[in-house]
Amino acid sequence: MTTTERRAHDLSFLSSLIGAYDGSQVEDAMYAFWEDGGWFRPSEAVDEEAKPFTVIMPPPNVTGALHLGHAVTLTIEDALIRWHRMLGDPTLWLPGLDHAGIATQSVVEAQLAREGMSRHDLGREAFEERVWDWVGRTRPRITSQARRMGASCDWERTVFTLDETPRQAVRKTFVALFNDERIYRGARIINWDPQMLTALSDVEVEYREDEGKLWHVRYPFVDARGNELDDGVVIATTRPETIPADVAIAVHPEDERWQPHLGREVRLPLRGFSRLIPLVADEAVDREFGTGALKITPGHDQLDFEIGERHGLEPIRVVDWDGAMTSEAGLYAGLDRDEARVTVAEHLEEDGYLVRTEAHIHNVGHSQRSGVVVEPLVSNQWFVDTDALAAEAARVVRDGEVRIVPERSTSVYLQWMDNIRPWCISRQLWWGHRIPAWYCRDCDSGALIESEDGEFTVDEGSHPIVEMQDPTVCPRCGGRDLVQDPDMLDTWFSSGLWTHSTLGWPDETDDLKRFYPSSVMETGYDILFFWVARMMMLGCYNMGSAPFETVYLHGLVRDALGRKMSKSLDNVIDPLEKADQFGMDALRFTLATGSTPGHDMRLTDERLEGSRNFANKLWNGARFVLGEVAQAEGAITDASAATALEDRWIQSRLAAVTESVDELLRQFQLGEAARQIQDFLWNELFDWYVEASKVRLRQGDLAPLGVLARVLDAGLRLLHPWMPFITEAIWQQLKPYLPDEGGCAALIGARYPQPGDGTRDTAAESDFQAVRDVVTSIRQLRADYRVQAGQWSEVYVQPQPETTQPISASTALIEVLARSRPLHVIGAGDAAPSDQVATAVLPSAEIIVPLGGLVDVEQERGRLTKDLEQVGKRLRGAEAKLSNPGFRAKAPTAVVEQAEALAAELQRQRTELEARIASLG
RNA sequence: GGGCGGUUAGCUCAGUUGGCUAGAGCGCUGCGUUGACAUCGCAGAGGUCACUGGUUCAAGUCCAGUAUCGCCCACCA
Repeated sequence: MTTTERRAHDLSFLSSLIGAYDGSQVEDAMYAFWEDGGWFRPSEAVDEEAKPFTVIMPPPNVTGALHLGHAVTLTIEDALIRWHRMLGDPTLWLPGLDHAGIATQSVVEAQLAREGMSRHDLGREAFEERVWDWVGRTRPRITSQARRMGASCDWERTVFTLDETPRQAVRKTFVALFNDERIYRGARIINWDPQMLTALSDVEVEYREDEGKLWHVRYPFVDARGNELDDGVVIATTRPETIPADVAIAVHPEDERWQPHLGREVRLPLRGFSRLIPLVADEAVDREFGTGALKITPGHDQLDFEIGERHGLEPIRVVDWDGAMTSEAGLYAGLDRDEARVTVAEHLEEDGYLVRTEAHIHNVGHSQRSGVVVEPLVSNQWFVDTDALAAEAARVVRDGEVRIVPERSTSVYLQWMDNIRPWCISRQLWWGHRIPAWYCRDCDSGALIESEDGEFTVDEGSHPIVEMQDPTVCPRCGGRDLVQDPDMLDTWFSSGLWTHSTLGWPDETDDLKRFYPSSVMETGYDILFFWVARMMMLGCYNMGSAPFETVYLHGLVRDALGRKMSKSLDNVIDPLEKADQFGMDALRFTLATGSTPGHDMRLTDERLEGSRNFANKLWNGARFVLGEVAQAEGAITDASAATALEDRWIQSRLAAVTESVDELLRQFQLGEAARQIQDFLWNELFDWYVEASKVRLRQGDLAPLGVLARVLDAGLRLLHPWMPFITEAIWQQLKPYLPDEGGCAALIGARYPQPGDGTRDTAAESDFQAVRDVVTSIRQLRADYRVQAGQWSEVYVQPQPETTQPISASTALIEVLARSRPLHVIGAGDAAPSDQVATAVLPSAEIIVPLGGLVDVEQERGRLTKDLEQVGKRLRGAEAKLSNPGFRAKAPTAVVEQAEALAAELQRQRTELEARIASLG
């Protein structure tokens, strides 16, 4: 049967599935069932006043494929969304796609390169068409992959960052910031990627430690006639190739070594240069480093640029856009910057200016995208003055208007915001949002530098025209020969508008009014600065309020060895491959329970297997329940009518878990919540209640059926946000047996269990615990003495007064679960066999198992002595605590009473154990 | 140079207002084909909670410091 055939939503095939759970047989059908049912749309009928729960999905790259980062985001967001949908909140999860400027362009350029072409061979328009073509072909992949994950987002609202509305949003934001004088064009030192041939922002530069060299170079003083003297200033540099761009030597103003020489000049010690540069004083120089003298190269260093500005020194550019040396580099012109470094160093050495060379490990900036070493260059670019934007973005976090989970990330965020620098937003790319600025060929003729292929760059002194409508006339001269700025905007500029451009802004749409700000922004901590920070700044700026209430940052998924996944290590795990192997629910469960917020996790097959096994356990446990209720043909009584101890116990446990899960989810502790649900279903429902229920069911007592149905129903509801496919598949089978058919057509829309339904019964919990202890103890004794599993044992149980009733009432249960028949529940004074018996002393009872010849007196003595030691140790601890005068005086009464009761109980056990040991002779 | 995180069973990790014997999964040992499940069941072994000091009646949990691993930020050439 194919997916399309199942779209009629005949889910009857589910009942034919047997044995081991196989997610691939149900996942597609379940997704189609939900989507066709319209479950992913926010329900329009609900109370318009109700506060909606909104998540705007981080848009994956249109040309990308689903990786584990997406998988984590989708898992967490889907769980949150499904939970809120089941709470009955109006729920919107809005998906989208990002054009990913540099990333996408570089992929297409790589394709062109394989065809022996560059984008310049195609020209701007044809290149853009080519990218659109590629985007059109790859776009469906990522969305279909998100569907496979089970993402219950509203696909009808999908937004692409290059759609008309986001374009308008970009335009409006740019114009507003420009008019506010928060966007400007100017020559500044920027990070240049010589491979991608574009400017980068500071955050797009990754600093890595490289092994380099530190060249100590002497810049000679000259006499009045310009003749070199023997002494000079020795500086240390890692970049001798930039010596031709040196404009000064700087020392610290209070450094007495250099004070006598301030104002003197030194000569560039390089072949073909006779330039003299001054010795200046600047506080930015570190006296401790090297000789305390620093060569100043404002054209190729951020710090030097700032020092140069303070001293009125003009930058010189010796490294060109492509990384080769410019004509300013004299005889080194044309060499690659790396070659020039080697050559310059050789010449310095030959000419006697190289004092020494040492190995030096230092941080070198690499382009995040291309990986090449970034070249700091002075260039005319567009910038956002972020000071005021960042101040507001920091304030809303400081004032608690936005909460960051985990909380410690708050300080990272604030630290960054408080030290922000202007944001370079122009990129020399052809793919993305074009900068909405125009120039007049008449007014700006001096600033527009045209190249042969019709492209041009904009130099200083231009007069950009920035308006909401494309201008046709120059406001200065009335000229009509206008050209648009050639550059594109940083992708993160449009991504920064994502929180409101997806909802229709700049139009005042209903969606915008209803869903802004969103409830949770969930993403990896690695894009806190790239994305979250920008959304905060631009959201506050455009909307006047923070764009979301909570930022939830998840950690990175690492491989089994804890390494970051990378193509070069060849350790990349494909989430879909793992889903094929273990089932999508298992993958989701593993990712959700793998770590706590903000912490990295390791993904291993062992953990995936564990989750798969859980899915299988659930499937088979449910098959048992379904089989029993089907057999009863509707003779299911209400769960509240079942009043046996185990009935009350499991329902109380359900209430307890429900309460805990609710609390955890409200604190964004998704992983812990899922773990507790798993624990409840496996270790309590399936291991104990189901086994207990069989005892009565086999006797024809159908009372447990109502409880099984109710608890399974609630368990499926609780688990659904994490394991949507299997829970829905089972629930569809269970639904006909539920009162009122469960109140809904599908689990995805059913009500989430809520705390406080009155079924909590702590007495039942402790009573059943006593029964469990008896069962476990008998099993333990039997195992210790190697009683054959199939053989029944006669057992005497002598309960404590307070547990007599529950244990007596549960004899049939204990018999079956512990293979104990006949089972004698005897009173405190009643005689029990004392010869050839194995015994155990429990808080709730004593267990006596006559085992005939199996019992070894020495073994029994050893066992009981070990127990006695344990009890004695604990008793000493309890007594020490109680004899501490401060404890009784200061600890809460309840804690003191508890300790007293424990001490009394341990004393009783000790006495009993001593008697047992004595009776062994 | 700053900031943050990890250090808990052989392995991977939970443990969020300090309070009974610190938990789970995997792995390990023994037993087991009882009609939901061997992707399972039952029982068991296994931990000085990195270290030192402090606060407290009470510390894995709070404070200070140390060690070690890792991450982020920063203009030491």
